[in-house]
Amino acid sequence: MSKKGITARSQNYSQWYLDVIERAQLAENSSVKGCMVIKPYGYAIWENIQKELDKRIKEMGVDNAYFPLFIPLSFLSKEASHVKGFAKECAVVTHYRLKEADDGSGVIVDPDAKLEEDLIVRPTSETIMYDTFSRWVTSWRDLPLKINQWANIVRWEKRTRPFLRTTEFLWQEGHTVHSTHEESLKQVNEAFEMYREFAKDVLAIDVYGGRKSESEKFAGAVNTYGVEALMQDGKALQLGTSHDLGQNFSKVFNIKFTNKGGDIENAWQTSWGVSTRMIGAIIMAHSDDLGLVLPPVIAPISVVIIPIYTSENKEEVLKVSKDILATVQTVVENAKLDDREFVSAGFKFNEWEKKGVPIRIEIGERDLKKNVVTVVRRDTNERSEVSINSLSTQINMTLNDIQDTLLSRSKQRLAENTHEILSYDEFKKQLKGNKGFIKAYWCGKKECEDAIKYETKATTRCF
RNA sequence: CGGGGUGUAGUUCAGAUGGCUAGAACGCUACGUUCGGGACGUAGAGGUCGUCCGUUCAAGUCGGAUCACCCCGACCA
Repeated sequence: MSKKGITARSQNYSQWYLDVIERAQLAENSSVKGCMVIKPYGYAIWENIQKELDKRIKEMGVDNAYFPLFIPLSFLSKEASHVKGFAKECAVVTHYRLKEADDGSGVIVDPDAKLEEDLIVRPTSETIMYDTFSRWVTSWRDLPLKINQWANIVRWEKRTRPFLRTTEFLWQEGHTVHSTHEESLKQVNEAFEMYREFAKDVLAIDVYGGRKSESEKFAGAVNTYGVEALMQDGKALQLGTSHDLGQNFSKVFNIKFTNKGGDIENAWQTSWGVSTRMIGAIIMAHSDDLGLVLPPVIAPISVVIIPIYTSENKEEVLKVSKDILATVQTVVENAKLDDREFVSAGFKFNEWEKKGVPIRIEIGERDLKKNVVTVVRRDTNERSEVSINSLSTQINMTLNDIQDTLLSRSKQRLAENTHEILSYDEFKKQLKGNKGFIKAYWCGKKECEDAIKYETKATTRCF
Protein backbone atom coordinates (compact mmCIF):
# COMPACT_ATOMS: atom_id res chain seq x y z
CA MET A 1 0.00 0.00 0.00
CA SER A 2 1.29 3.41 -0.88
CA LYS A 3 1.55 6.24 1.54
CA LYS A 4 -1.60 8.04 0.62
CA GLY A 5 -3.55 5.40 -1.17
CA ILE A 6 -6.71 5.82 -3.10
CA THR A 7 -9.65 3.88 -1.72
CA ALA A 8 -10.14 0.73 -3.80
CA ARG A 9 -13.16 0.60 -6.06
CA SER A 10 -14.21 -2.68 -4.59
CA GLN A 11 -14.11 -1.26 -1.09
CA ASN A 12 -16.08 1.95 -1.55
CA TYR A 13 -16.79 3.07 -5.08
CA SER A 14 -18.14 6.42 -4.04
CA GLN A 15 -15.09 7.24 -1.93
CA TRP A 16 -12.82 6.03 -4.70
CA TYR A 17 -14.46 8.52 -7.06
CA LEU A 18 -13.84 11.39 -4.64
CA ASP A 19 -10.26 10.25 -4.01
CA VAL A 20 -9.43 10.18 -7.71
CA ILE A 21 -10.72 13.73 -8.14
CA GLU A 22 -8.69 14.95 -5.20
CA ARG A 23 -5.46 13.14 -6.00
CA ALA A 24 -5.57 14.03 -9.69
CA GLN A 25 -6.23 17.62 -8.68
CA LEU A 26 -9.25 17.96 -10.89
CA ALA A 27 -11.49 19.89 -8.51
CA GLU A 28 -12.19 20.67 -4.89
CA ASN A 29 -15.07 21.82 -2.78
CA SER A 30 -15.49 25.56 -2.55
CA SER A 31 -16.75 27.72 0.28
CA VAL A 32 -20.09 27.79 -1.48
CA LYS A 33 -22.11 24.72 -0.75
CA GLY A 34 -22.68 22.53 -3.77
CA CYS A 35 -20.30 24.52 -5.95
CA MET A 36 -16.88 23.16 -6.80
CA VAL A 37 -13.70 24.82 -7.89
CA ILE A 38 -12.47 23.27 -11.11
CA LYS A 39 -8.70 23.28 -10.79
CA PRO A 40 -6.32 23.93 -13.71
CA TYR A 41 -5.79 20.27 -14.57
CA GLY A 42 -9.51 19.53 -14.47
CA TYR A 43 -10.29 22.63 -16.47
CA ALA A 44 -7.71 21.66 -19.08
CA ILE A 45 -9.72 18.48 -19.67
CA TRP A 46 -12.86 20.57 -20.08
CA GLU A 47 -11.07 22.82 -22.56
CA ASN A 48 -10.13 19.80 -24.64
CA ILE A 49 -13.70 18.56 -24.54
CA GLN A 50 -14.85 22.00 -25.64
CA LYS A 51 -12.35 22.11 -28.47
CA GLU A 52 -13.41 18.73 -29.87
CA LEU A 53 -17.11 19.35 -29.41
CA ASP A 54 -17.12 22.90 -30.71
CA LYS A 55 -15.59 21.68 -33.95
CA ARG A 56 -18.38 19.13 -34.38
CA ILE A 57 -21.10 21.62 -33.48
CA LYS A 58 -19.85 24.07 -36.07
CA GLU A 59 -19.78 21.28 -38.65
CA MET A 60 -23.55 21.04 -38.19
CA GLY A 61 -23.81 24.66 -39.30
CA VAL A 62 -24.35 26.01 -35.80
CA ASP A 63 -22.99 29.40 -34.69
CA ASN A 64 -21.92 30.31 -31.19
CA ALA A 65 -23.54 33.22 -29.34
CA TYR A 66 -24.09 34.31 -25.77
CA PHE A 67 -27.28 35.12 -23.89
CA PRO A 68 -27.87 36.64 -20.42
CA LEU A 69 -27.34 34.81 -17.18
CA PHE A 70 -30.56 36.32 -15.83
CA ILE A 71 -34.02 35.47 -17.02
CA PRO A 72 -37.20 37.40 -16.12
CA LEU A 73 -39.33 35.16 -13.96
CA SER A 74 -42.29 35.63 -16.26
CA PHE A 75 -40.37 34.10 -19.16
CA LEU A 76 -39.88 30.85 -17.33
CA SER A 77 -43.58 30.62 -16.57
CA LYS A 78 -44.72 30.84 -20.17
CA GLU A 79 -44.38 27.16 -20.96
CA ALA A 80 -46.39 25.24 -18.37
CA SER A 81 -44.43 22.02 -18.07
CA HIS A 82 -41.13 23.85 -18.38
CA VAL A 83 -41.74 25.97 -15.30
CA LYS A 84 -43.10 23.00 -13.46
CA GLY A 85 -39.92 21.08 -14.10
CA PHE A 86 -37.48 23.82 -13.20
CA ALA A 87 -39.15 26.14 -10.69
CA LYS A 88 -38.07 24.16 -7.65
CA GLU A 89 -34.40 24.37 -8.50
CA CYS A 90 -34.16 28.01 -9.51
CA ALA A 91 -32.03 30.61 -7.76
CA VAL A 92 -33.91 33.91 -7.66
CA VAL A 93 -32.61 37.48 -7.66
CA THR A 94 -35.03 39.83 -5.96
CA HIS A 95 -32.88 42.84 -5.00
CA TYR A 96 -30.07 44.64 -6.69
CA ARG A 97 -28.07 46.90 -4.38
CA LEU A 98 -26.37 46.22 -1.09
CA LYS A 99 -26.00 49.12 1.28
CA GLU A 100 -23.80 50.01 4.21
CA ALA A 101 -25.25 50.01 7.67
CA ASP A 102 -26.45 53.43 8.87
CA ASP A 103 -24.20 53.36 11.93
CA GLY A 104 -21.13 53.89 9.78
CA SER A 105 -19.63 50.53 10.73
CA GLY A 106 -19.17 49.73 7.09
CA VAL A 107 -21.07 46.52 7.52
CA ILE A 108 -23.00 45.50 4.48
CA VAL A 109 -26.63 44.87 5.22
CA ASP A 110 -29.51 43.56 3.21
CA PRO A 111 -30.44 45.55 0.17
CA ASP A 112 -33.58 47.59 0.09
CA ALA A 113 -33.84 48.08 -3.63
CA LYS A 114 -36.38 45.54 -4.78
CA LEU A 115 -36.49 44.58 -8.44
CA GLU A 116 -39.72 45.28 -10.25
CA GLU A 117 -39.65 41.77 -11.61
CA ASP A 118 -37.69 38.95 -10.03
CA LEU A 119 -34.94 37.42 -12.13
CA ILE A 120 -33.95 33.82 -12.06
CA VAL A 121 -30.45 32.58 -12.70
CA ARG A 122 -30.73 30.42 -15.82
CA PRO A 123 -31.25 26.71 -15.16
CA THR A 124 -31.27 26.38 -18.98
CA SER A 125 -31.71 29.06 -21.62
CA GLU A 126 -34.70 28.08 -23.72
CA THR A 127 -36.87 30.97 -22.59
CA ILE A 128 -34.40 33.85 -22.77
CA MET A 129 -33.15 32.65 -26.15
CA TYR A 130 -36.56 32.02 -27.64
CA ASP A 131 -37.81 35.43 -26.61
CA THR A 132 -34.94 36.78 -28.70
CA PHE A 133 -35.51 34.31 -31.52
CA SER A 134 -39.07 35.59 -31.90
CA ARG A 135 -37.58 38.84 -33.13
CA TRP A 136 -34.95 37.18 -35.29
CA VAL A 137 -37.37 34.96 -37.17
CA THR A 138 -39.98 36.45 -39.48
CA SER A 139 -39.59 34.67 -42.81
CA TRP A 140 -38.90 31.14 -44.04
CA ARG A 141 -35.67 32.68 -45.34
CA ASP A 142 -34.51 33.15 -41.73
CA LEU A 143 -34.68 29.42 -41.14
CA PRO A 144 -33.10 27.24 -40.05
CA LEU A 145 -31.61 29.24 -37.20
CA LYS A 146 -28.91 27.31 -35.35
CA ILE A 147 -27.33 28.77 -32.23
CA ASN A 148 -25.09 27.25 -29.58
CA GLN A 149 -23.86 28.76 -26.36
CA TRP A 150 -21.15 27.74 -23.93
CA ALA A 151 -22.31 28.82 -20.52
CA ASN A 152 -22.63 28.23 -16.83
CA ILE A 153 -26.01 27.38 -15.40
CA VAL A 154 -27.45 26.99 -11.93
CA ARG A 155 -29.77 24.30 -10.66
CA TRP A 156 -30.35 24.29 -6.93
CA GLU A 157 -30.18 20.56 -6.36
CA LYS A 158 -30.62 19.31 -2.84
CA ARG A 159 -27.66 16.99 -3.05
CA THR A 160 -24.58 17.47 -5.11
CA ARG A 161 -21.63 15.43 -6.26
CA PRO A 162 -18.45 16.73 -7.94
CA PHE A 163 -18.87 16.85 -11.73
CA LEU A 164 -21.95 14.62 -11.66
CA ARG A 165 -24.34 17.07 -10.14
CA THR A 166 -23.26 20.48 -8.92
CA THR A 167 -25.28 23.58 -8.18
CA GLU A 168 -23.46 25.56 -10.83
CA PHE A 169 -22.07 23.75 -13.83
CA LEU A 170 -20.64 24.42 -17.26
CA TRP A 171 -22.24 23.18 -20.41
CA GLN A 172 -23.01 23.71 -24.02
CA GLU A 173 -26.59 24.20 -25.16
CA GLY A 174 -27.61 24.14 -28.79
CA HIS A 175 -30.93 25.64 -29.89
CA THR A 176 -32.33 25.44 -33.38
CA VAL A 177 -35.44 26.71 -35.15
CA HIS A 178 -36.89 25.09 -38.25
CA SER A 179 -39.75 25.52 -40.67
CA THR A 180 -40.95 21.90 -40.54
CA HIS A 181 -41.14 19.18 -37.96
CA GLU A 182 -39.43 16.84 -40.35
CA GLU A 183 -36.44 19.14 -40.48
CA SER A 184 -36.30 19.72 -36.72
CA LEU A 185 -36.49 15.98 -36.09
CA LYS A 186 -33.52 15.57 -38.37
CA GLN A 187 -31.64 18.05 -36.24
CA VAL A 188 -32.62 16.24 -33.04
CA ASN A 189 -31.16 13.10 -34.51
CA GLU A 190 -28.05 14.81 -35.83
CA ALA A 191 -27.20 16.23 -32.41
CA PHE A 192 -27.97 12.88 -30.82
CA GLU A 193 -25.64 11.09 -33.22
CA MET A 194 -22.98 13.74 -32.69
CA TYR A 195 -23.02 13.03 -28.96
CA ARG A 196 -22.97 9.32 -29.50
CA GLU A 197 -19.93 9.57 -31.73
CA PHE A 198 -18.25 12.14 -29.54
CA ALA A 199 -18.54 9.79 -26.58
CA LYS A 200 -16.98 6.97 -28.57
CA ASP A 201 -14.31 8.80 -30.55
CA VAL A 202 -13.23 11.36 -27.99
CA LEU A 203 -14.14 10.06 -24.55
CA ALA A 204 -13.63 6.40 -25.52
CA ILE A 205 -16.96 5.58 -23.90
CA ASP A 206 -19.50 3.34 -25.57
CA VAL A 207 -23.03 4.54 -25.01
CA TYR A 208 -26.56 3.33 -25.14
CA GLY A 209 -28.85 5.75 -26.88
CA GLY A 210 -32.57 6.02 -27.18
CA ARG A 211 -35.72 7.81 -26.27
CA LYS A 212 -36.16 8.71 -22.64
CA SER A 213 -39.27 7.67 -20.83
CA GLU A 214 -42.15 10.04 -20.27
CA SER A 215 -41.09 10.71 -16.69
CA GLU A 216 -37.51 11.45 -17.62
CA LYS A 217 -37.97 13.66 -20.64
CA PHE A 218 -37.06 17.34 -20.63
CA ALA A 219 -39.65 19.66 -19.11
CA GLY A 220 -41.29 21.22 -22.13
CA ALA A 221 -40.15 18.73 -24.74
CA VAL A 222 -42.25 16.49 -26.95
CA ASN A 223 -39.53 13.87 -26.75
CA THR A 224 -36.06 13.56 -25.31
CA TYR A 225 -33.33 11.34 -26.70
CA GLY A 226 -30.41 10.56 -24.48
CA VAL A 227 -27.06 8.85 -24.53
CA GLU A 228 -26.22 6.83 -21.45
CA ALA A 229 -22.94 5.24 -20.48
CA LEU A 230 -22.33 2.38 -18.13
CA MET A 231 -19.87 3.02 -15.32
CA GLN A 232 -17.59 0.45 -13.72
CA ASP A 233 -19.94 -0.10 -10.81
CA GLY A 234 -22.68 -1.13 -13.18
CA LYS A 235 -24.61 2.09 -12.91
CA ALA A 236 -25.70 4.16 -15.81
CA LEU A 237 -24.94 7.82 -16.30
CA GLN A 238 -26.72 10.16 -18.67
CA LEU A 239 -24.14 11.94 -20.79
CA GLY A 240 -26.17 14.07 -23.09
CA THR A 241 -29.67 14.78 -24.29
CA SER A 242 -31.28 16.02 -27.47
CA HIS A 243 -34.84 17.34 -27.32
CA ASP A 244 -37.60 17.54 -29.85
CA LEU A 245 -39.43 20.64 -28.63
CA GLY A 246 -42.11 20.48 -31.31
CA GLN A 247 -43.95 23.80 -31.34
CA ASN A 248 -44.34 23.94 -27.55
CA PHE A 249 -42.08 26.93 -27.11
CA SER A 250 -42.67 28.63 -30.44
CA LYS A 251 -46.34 28.91 -29.57
CA VAL A 252 -45.78 30.67 -26.25
CA PHE A 253 -42.81 32.77 -27.37
CA ASN A 254 -44.37 33.65 -30.70
CA ILE A 255 -41.68 32.33 -32.95
CA LYS A 256 -43.57 32.64 -36.23
CA PHE A 257 -42.55 32.93 -39.82
CA THR A 258 -44.24 33.60 -43.12
CA ASN A 259 -43.91 30.55 -45.33
CA LYS A 260 -43.39 30.47 -49.07
CA GLY A 261 -47.10 30.54 -49.63
CA GLY A 262 -47.53 33.68 -47.52
CA ASP A 263 -49.14 31.95 -44.53
CA ILE A 264 -47.91 32.51 -40.97
CA GLU A 265 -46.75 29.39 -39.13
CA ASN A 266 -45.22 28.49 -35.79
CA ALA A 267 -41.65 27.25 -36.02
CA TRP A 268 -40.35 23.86 -34.90
CA GLN A 269 -37.53 23.72 -32.40
CA THR A 270 -34.82 21.59 -30.87
CA SER A 271 -32.38 21.92 -28.01
CA TRP A 272 -29.50 19.70 -26.93
CA GLY A 273 -26.66 19.81 -24.45
CA VAL A 274 -23.82 18.17 -22.61
CA SER A 275 -22.05 19.34 -19.48
CA THR A 276 -19.03 19.02 -17.22
CA ARG A 277 -20.68 15.83 -16.04
CA MET A 278 -18.75 14.20 -18.89
CA ILE A 279 -15.61 14.62 -16.81
CA GLY A 280 -17.30 12.55 -14.12
CA ALA A 281 -18.09 9.95 -16.75
CA ILE A 282 -14.48 9.78 -17.88
CA ILE A 283 -13.35 9.22 -14.32
CA MET A 284 -15.87 6.48 -13.62
CA ALA A 285 -15.56 4.79 -16.99
CA HIS A 286 -11.79 4.45 -17.27
CA SER A 287 -9.95 5.05 -14.03
CA ASP A 288 -8.50 2.42 -11.70
CA ASP A 289 -7.32 2.07 -8.12
CA LEU A 290 -4.11 3.93 -8.92
CA GLY A 291 -5.98 7.02 -10.03
CA LEU A 292 -7.24 8.72 -13.14
CA VAL A 293 -6.90 7.13 -16.58
CA LEU A 294 -7.45 9.55 -19.45
CA PRO A 295 -8.23 8.83 -23.08
CA PRO A 296 -5.32 10.33 -25.07
CA VAL A 297 -7.61 12.48 -27.22
CA ILE A 298 -8.59 14.68 -24.28
CA ALA A 299 -5.58 14.28 -21.99
CA PRO A 300 -4.05 17.69 -21.20
CA ILE A 301 -0.65 15.99 -21.22
CA SER A 302 -0.43 12.85 -23.31
CA VAL A 303 3.22 11.98 -22.73
CA VAL A 304 5.34 12.83 -19.71
CA ILE A 305 9.09 12.35 -19.71
CA ILE A 306 10.80 11.68 -16.39
CA PRO A 307 14.57 11.90 -16.19
CA ILE A 308 16.20 9.72 -13.55
CA TYR A 309 19.63 10.95 -12.58
CA THR A 310 22.23 11.16 -9.86
CA SER A 311 24.54 14.07 -9.21
CA GLU A 312 27.10 12.42 -11.50
CA ASN A 313 25.05 11.91 -14.63
CA LYS A 314 22.52 14.72 -14.17
CA GLU A 315 23.76 16.86 -17.07
CA GLU A 316 23.82 13.97 -19.50
CA VAL A 317 20.42 12.57 -18.59
CA LEU A 318 18.80 15.99 -18.78
CA LYS A 319 20.32 16.66 -22.16
CA VAL A 320 19.07 13.36 -23.59
CA SER A 321 15.67 13.99 -22.01
CA LYS A 322 15.39 17.30 -23.81
CA ASP A 323 16.26 15.62 -27.09
CA ILE A 324 13.64 12.96 -26.42
CA LEU A 325 11.08 15.67 -25.69
CA ALA A 326 11.83 17.28 -29.04
CA THR A 327 11.45 13.92 -30.76
CA VAL A 328 8.14 13.17 -29.07
CA GLN A 329 6.87 16.65 -29.84
CA THR A 330 7.14 15.93 -33.52
CA VAL A 331 4.16 13.60 -33.09
CA VAL A 332 2.34 15.01 -30.03
CA GLU A 333 2.18 18.67 -29.09
CA ASN A 334 1.29 18.16 -25.48
CA ALA A 335 4.31 16.23 -24.28
CA LYS A 336 5.97 17.38 -21.09
CA LEU A 337 9.40 17.02 -19.55
CA ASP A 338 9.18 16.86 -15.77
CA ASP A 339 12.58 18.25 -14.86
CA ARG A 340 11.63 19.49 -11.41
CA GLU A 341 14.52 19.22 -9.01
CA PHE A 342 14.33 18.08 -5.40
CA VAL A 343 11.40 15.85 -6.26
CA SER A 344 12.28 12.18 -6.49
CA ALA A 345 11.61 10.14 -9.58
CA GLY A 346 9.32 7.88 -7.61
CA PHE A 347 7.23 10.85 -6.56
CA LYS A 348 6.90 11.89 -10.18
CA PHE A 349 5.86 8.41 -11.31
CA ASN A 350 3.16 8.44 -8.71
CA GLU A 351 1.96 11.92 -9.42
CA TRP A 352 1.52 11.49 -13.18
CA GLU A 353 -0.04 8.10 -12.66
CA LYS A 354 -2.69 9.67 -10.44
CA LYS A 355 -3.26 12.31 -13.07
CA GLY A 356 -3.86 9.72 -15.74
CA VAL A 357 -1.20 10.75 -18.25
CA PRO A 358 -1.49 8.07 -20.97
CA ILE A 359 2.22 7.48 -21.55
CA ARG A 360 5.20 7.91 -19.27
CA ILE A 361 8.74 7.80 -20.59
CA GLU A 362 11.53 7.06 -18.13
CA ILE A 363 15.11 7.91 -18.99
CA GLY A 364 17.97 6.85 -16.71
CA GLU A 365 21.37 5.26 -16.63
CA ARG A 366 20.11 1.82 -17.65
CA ASP A 367 18.30 3.21 -20.67
CA LEU A 368 21.21 5.34 -21.83
CA LYS A 369 23.52 2.35 -21.90
CA LYS A 370 21.17 0.46 -24.19
CA ASN A 371 20.18 3.49 -26.24
CA VAL A 372 16.53 3.00 -25.34
CA VAL A 373 13.90 4.64 -23.19
CA THR A 374 11.39 2.92 -20.93
CA VAL A 375 7.80 3.46 -22.00
CA VAL A 376 4.94 2.82 -19.57
CA ARG A 377 1.33 2.97 -20.67
CA ARG A 378 -1.22 4.05 -18.10
CA ASP A 379 -4.17 1.92 -19.20
CA THR A 380 -2.40 -1.41 -18.72
CA ASN A 381 0.65 -0.28 -16.71
CA GLU A 382 2.82 -2.29 -19.10
CA ARG A 383 6.47 -1.31 -19.36
CA SER A 384 8.55 -1.73 -22.46
CA GLU A 385 11.89 -0.61 -23.80
CA VAL A 386 11.76 1.36 -27.01
CA SER A 387 14.76 2.28 -29.10
CA ILE A 388 15.18 5.98 -29.60
CA ASN A 389 15.09 5.64 -33.40
CA SER A 390 11.60 4.25 -33.46
CA LEU A 391 10.26 6.27 -30.54
CA SER A 392 8.06 8.76 -32.35
CA THR A 393 6.19 6.16 -34.39
CA GLN A 394 5.92 3.91 -31.36
CA ILE A 395 4.44 6.72 -29.26
CA ASN A 396 1.92 7.51 -31.93
CA MET A 397 0.83 3.89 -32.20
CA THR A 398 0.63 3.42 -28.48
CA LEU A 399 -1.53 6.51 -27.98
CA ASN A 400 -3.95 5.22 -30.59
CA ASP A 401 -3.90 1.83 -28.98
CA ILE A 402 -4.69 3.25 -25.55
CA GLN A 403 -7.67 5.12 -26.96
CA ASP A 404 -8.87 1.89 -28.63
CA THR A 405 -8.29 -0.22 -25.57
CA LEU A 406 -10.31 2.10 -23.36
CA LEU A 407 -13.16 2.11 -25.86
CA SER A 408 -13.21 -1.64 -26.22
CA ARG A 409 -13.28 -2.08 -22.45
CA SER A 410 -16.20 0.28 -22.31
CA LYS A 411 -17.92 -1.59 -25.14
CA GLN A 412 -17.46 -4.88 -23.39
CA ARG A 413 -18.90 -3.55 -20.18
CA LEU A 414 -21.97 -2.30 -21.98
CA ALA A 415 -22.35 -5.55 -23.88
CA GLU A 416 -22.11 -7.61 -20.72
CA ASN A 417 -24.97 -5.69 -19.22
CA THR A 418 -27.34 -6.52 -22.00
CA HIS A 419 -30.48 -4.52 -22.06
CA GLU A 420 -33.44 -6.60 -21.32
CA ILE A 421 -36.54 -5.96 -23.26
CA LEU A 422 -39.29 -6.08 -20.70
CA SER A 423 -42.90 -5.22 -20.36
CA TYR A 424 -43.38 -1.85 -18.78
CA ASP A 425 -44.73 -3.27 -15.52
CA GLU A 426 -41.93 -5.80 -15.21
CA PHE A 427 -39.48 -3.07 -16.00
CA LYS A 428 -40.79 -0.82 -13.25
CA LYS A 429 -40.70 -3.67 -10.81
CA GLN A 430 -37.09 -4.48 -11.55
CA LEU A 431 -35.99 -0.87 -11.58
CA LYS A 432 -37.31 -0.32 -8.11
CA GLY A 433 -34.55 -0.72 -5.59
CA ASN A 434 -32.12 -1.61 -8.33
CA LYS A 435 -28.69 -0.04 -8.65
CA GLY A 436 -29.63 1.63 -11.89
CA PHE A 437 -28.59 -0.66 -14.66
CA ILE A 438 -29.66 0.43 -18.05
CA LYS A 439 -32.73 -1.49 -18.89
CA ALA A 440 -34.83 -1.09 -21.92
CA TYR A 441 -38.49 -1.76 -22.21
CA TRP A 442 -41.03 -1.72 -24.91
CA CYS A 443 -44.21 -0.11 -23.82
CA GLY A 444 -46.13 -2.26 -26.30
CA LYS A 445 -47.49 0.61 -28.34
CA LYS A 446 -47.03 0.35 -32.04
CA GLU A 447 -45.59 3.84 -32.43
CA CYS A 448 -42.80 2.91 -30.02
CA GLU A 449 -41.62 -0.11 -31.91
CA ASP A 450 -38.92 1.80 -33.67
CA ALA A 451 -37.63 3.54 -30.57
CA ILE A 452 -37.36 1.22 -27.66
CA LYS A 453 -37.76 3.27 -24.54
CA TYR A 454 -35.39 2.92 -21.73
CA GLU A 455 -35.05 4.29 -18.27
CA THR A 456 -32.31 4.43 -15.74
CA LYS A 457 -32.06 5.69 -12.26
CA ALA A 458 -28.49 6.74 -12.86
CA THR A 459 -29.25 10.40 -13.25
CA THR A 460 -31.65 10.47 -10.39
CA ARG A 461 -29.74 8.49 -7.83
CA CYS A 462 -26.47 9.14 -6.15
CA PHE A 463 -24.27 6.29 -5.25
C1' C B 1 -37.89 18.47 4.61
C1' G B 2 -36.97 13.85 8.00
C1' G B 3 -32.76 10.57 10.49
C1' G B 4 -27.61 10.43 11.98
C1' G B 5 -22.76 12.69 12.47
C1' U B 6 -18.82 16.39 12.75
C1' G B 7 -16.77 21.41 13.89
C1' U B 8 -9.29 21.76 17.39
C1' A B 9 -2.74 24.26 12.74
C1' G B 10 -2.95 24.89 5.47
C1' U B 11 -5.11 19.47 5.34
C1' U B 12 -6.63 14.88 7.93
C1' C B 13 -7.32 14.02 12.78
C1' A B 14 -5.93 12.76 18.45
C1' G B 15 -7.04 15.08 22.88
C1' A B 16 -12.02 8.64 28.68
C1' U B 17 -14.58 10.62 33.51
C1' G B 18 -12.92 19.31 33.50
C1' G B 19 -6.21 20.69 35.51
C1' C B 20 -3.63 22.64 28.65
C1' U B 21 1.81 26.17 29.01
C1' A B 22 -3.31 22.36 23.25
C1' G B 23 -0.64 17.68 20.28
C1' A B 24 0.50 14.16 15.91
C1' A B 25 0.91 13.06 10.81
C1' C B 26 1.10 15.16 6.19
C1' G B 27 1.96 19.90 4.03
C1' C B 28 4.89 24.62 4.36
C1' U B 29 10.02 27.62 4.98
C1' A B 30 15.68 27.41 5.16
C1' C B 31 20.24 24.61 4.55
C1' G B 32 22.55 20.05 3.29
C1' U B 33 22.62 15.02 1.49
C1' U B 34 19.51 12.26 -2.03
C1' C B 35 16.84 10.72 -6.82
C1' G B 36 15.16 3.22 -11.35
C1' G B 37 8.21 3.51 -7.44
C1' G B 38 5.41 8.54 -2.92
C1' A B 39 13.68 10.19 0.04
C1' C B 40 16.28 11.77 4.59
C1' G B 41 18.68 14.86 8.35
C1' U B 42 18.88 19.42 11.06
C1' A B 43 16.52 23.95 12.22
C1' G B 44 11.94 26.72 11.94
C1' A B 45 6.91 29.04 11.04
C1' G B 46 2.00 27.89 11.95
C1' G B 47 -4.03 27.87 16.84
C1' U B 48 -8.77 33.28 20.54
C1' C B 49 -10.21 24.71 19.98
C1' G B 50 -17.18 27.29 14.72
C1' U B 51 -20.04 31.32 17.42
C1' C B 52 -22.81 33.12 21.71
C1' C B 53 -24.62 32.31 26.64
C1' G B 54 -24.21 29.48 31.07
C1' U B 55 -22.03 26.02 35.18
C1' U B 56 -17.14 26.10 37.79
C1' C B 57 -11.47 28.20 41.56
C1' A B 58 -10.60 26.22 36.58
C1' A B 59 -13.90 24.68 30.06
C1' G B 60 -11.10 22.11 23.84
C1' U B 61 -13.51 18.91 27.57
C1' C B 62 -19.94 19.81 31.01
C1' G B 63 -25.11 22.25 29.77
C1' G B 64 -28.13 25.35 26.49
C1' A B 65 -28.72 28.01 22.08
C1' U B 66 -27.06 29.14 17.29
C1' C B 67 -24.42 28.70 12.69
C1' A B 68 -21.85 25.75 9.24
C1' C B 69 -20.48 21.41 6.89
C1' C B 70 -20.69 15.92 5.97
C1' C B 71 -23.37 11.18 5.54
C1' C B 72 -28.25 8.28 4.85
C1' G B 73 -33.25 9.04 3.08
C1' A B 74 -37.04 12.06 0.40
C1' C B 75 -36.79 15.33 -3.99
C1' C B 76 -34.16 15.93 -8.66
C1' A B 77 -36.16 17.88 -16.86
